[in-house]
Amino acid sequence: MLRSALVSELLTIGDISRRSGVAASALRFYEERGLIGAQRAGSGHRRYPRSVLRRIAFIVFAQRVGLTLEEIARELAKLPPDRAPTKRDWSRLSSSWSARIDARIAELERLRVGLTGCIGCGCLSLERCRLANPGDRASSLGAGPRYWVGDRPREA
Amino acid sequence: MLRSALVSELLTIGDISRRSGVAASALRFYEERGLIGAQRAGSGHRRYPRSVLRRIAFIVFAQRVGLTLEEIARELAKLPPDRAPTKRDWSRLSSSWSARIDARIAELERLRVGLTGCIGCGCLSLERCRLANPGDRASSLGAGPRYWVGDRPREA
DNA sequence: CTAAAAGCTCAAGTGAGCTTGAGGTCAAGG
DNA sequence: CCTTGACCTCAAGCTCACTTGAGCTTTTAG
Repeated sequence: MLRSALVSELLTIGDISRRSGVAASALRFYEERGLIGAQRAGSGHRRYPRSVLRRIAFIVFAQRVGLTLEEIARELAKLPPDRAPTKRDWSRLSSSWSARIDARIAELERLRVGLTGCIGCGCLSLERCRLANPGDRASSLGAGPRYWVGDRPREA
Repeated sequence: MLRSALVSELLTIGDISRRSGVAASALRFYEERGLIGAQRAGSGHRRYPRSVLRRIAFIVFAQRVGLTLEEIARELAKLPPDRAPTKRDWSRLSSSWSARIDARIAELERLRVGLTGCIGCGCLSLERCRLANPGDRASSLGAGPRYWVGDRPREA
């Protein structure tokens, strides 16, 4: 506590892990994938500025929204590299989530309507009854055969 | 067309694949996992009754709702083994989805509210700001570190 | 009758997102 | 000073939901 807080404002990977709830191994993995960065102490140990916590928050929330790590990395790359991101910077990034969230909510509502109606009654002629998600082919929520629910087979 | 339709009402794996949009390899996989069954022709080829299509529909929709194949298998095991499932049987199964769907929609709405507000402003003190999904620890939607968003680390 | 299409099994591979383990270094408390 | 815990790298392993490929048999259209 005293240590990290006083010595130069930098946090260890353990500190970050405890404060974020994200495992140290995951943090190293995110670094490898370019989602977060780290300074190094002379010893080679990672040192993080406090601001990385906000970045990690973004990552975790974006995952809940349904973005892959690659997509999240692309989003994070849009942040200004020279200065600390402002509230507006973060807002701009996450504004694109809204559409995705809306689409996903709409799908879930279609599913709820469809499940008793459509599966129960036998009208489920599978080519026609596309309850789910006709547009959002990158939604990436829920694995499984996606062709049926709106996606096209890749390369075909 | 003539073939399958007239010869005993049974469909081949190719028929089922085309009608459901689920790849034959996936159908074999589902069989291996006990989600669907198949009769066999003398040759060893799979033969499906039409009713399997409804079962497959259930599987695909359940996946979109966020259930794993194992959970889906457990659900399907609740269907009566002796007779063809009725509309009511299907409804009973999928009624449990509603709670899940509601929880997920609620989470997505919290996320939408939270993303600009919480990430942007810096209030995101990660232990306290649990926007996401406080109850539904089995939600299994979206990968990633789930402790932060409500799940506990396993065995701890 | 024959060639092509469709099916079969079984083993191995894929990709996303991490975790675990081996083998070693570094730092902080007693 | 020394032990203990935190950290390091790198490679391998894991889960989920499938797909792919090899090698072989069966079915069907011409």
